[in-house]
Amino acid sequence: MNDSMPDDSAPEQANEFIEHMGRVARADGLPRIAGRLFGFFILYGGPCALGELAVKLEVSRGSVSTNTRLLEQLGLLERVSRRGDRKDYFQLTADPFPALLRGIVARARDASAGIAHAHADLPDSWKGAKARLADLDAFYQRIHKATEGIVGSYENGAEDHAKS
Amino acid sequence: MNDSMPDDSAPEQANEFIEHMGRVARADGLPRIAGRLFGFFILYGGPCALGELAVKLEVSRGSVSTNTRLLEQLGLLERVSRRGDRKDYFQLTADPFPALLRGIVARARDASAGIAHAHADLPDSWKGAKARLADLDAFYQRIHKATEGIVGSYENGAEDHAKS
DNA sequence: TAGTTTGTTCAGTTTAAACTAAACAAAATG
DNA sequence: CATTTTGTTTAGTTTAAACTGAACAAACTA
Repeated sequence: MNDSMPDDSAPEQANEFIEHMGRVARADGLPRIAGRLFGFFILYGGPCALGELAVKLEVSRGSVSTNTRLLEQLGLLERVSRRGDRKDYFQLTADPFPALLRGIVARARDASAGIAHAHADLPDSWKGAKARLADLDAFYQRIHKATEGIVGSYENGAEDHAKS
Repeated sequence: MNDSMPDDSAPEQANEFIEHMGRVARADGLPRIAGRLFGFFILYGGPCALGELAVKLEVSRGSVSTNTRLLEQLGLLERVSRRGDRKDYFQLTADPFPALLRGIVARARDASAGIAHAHADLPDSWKGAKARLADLDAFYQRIHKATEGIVGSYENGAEDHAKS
């Protein structure tokens, strides 16, 4: 790794943080190992090879393989190679944070879509139901807009992420 | 129930919507039955007794009991009684929507807190790590602020929930 | 060529949580 | 009092998903 441990004197807080990110991932519908991997890279920067990740996080190489692929697809990690070295190295992408929100954005959009679908399908005789569905749809659309706005500000604003 | 099915001609779309809300709940870290219950009340309004809910949703009375209690604690449902009737009836609270967001708000707050904790604990020698932790913390704080803002607008604005 | 070192895949195990069903308690009725 | 009707609790089952470990494939080395 390039950005190696500055000290080696703080694996305690470091592990605590890595576990924290594992729990955050769980709460977000992602595998615990994916969150721990992300936490590891937040701390140590990388690049780091697959085999080393398995050792450091004490998980199987199979799990590292599937979860690095997942984080790669989400846009949090990217794979880099070095000439004369067969190993795959991983590192954080340039702007990994908005990818963390994509799940929430997508869930809000899907929720809204299903609700709007029900609203459109029900006959007008379902008066109260349609009113409540419209309110619920508006609510999820607000979540969608708000979270998508944050993603957008990271993608456009490139670097400076002020309040909005 | 007061707000009974207007027609009986649309259980198909109705069930589809109820199942949709079950999936939305799952994606949000809530039990599927909790989401189906909420969907049922969006459609039929209520009040509806516990036993009837178990029959209509085809789940055990135990599950209805635990999940109505959950939704009650979250502020989505409230329990009402009728004189001369021993049954518990449930109905949507006056403004149930913001409760749907409280989970996201809390998760963002917890994520930020753990990250800030790590940032404070690590020695300054972890230069790159602390910079990344600060960015990550700022990111989760933005999510927290944005979602909390939506909750607040529902709680204060009482009825008119414009763009912001 | 055989032997290493790498990443991937997948069958099987483990784990965590939802869900059920049965026992229970409380409140009514006859 | 026994019986019925309600809601709750909890032990146990079911289910879904994560995770492992071993087999495999691909690319290199001696």
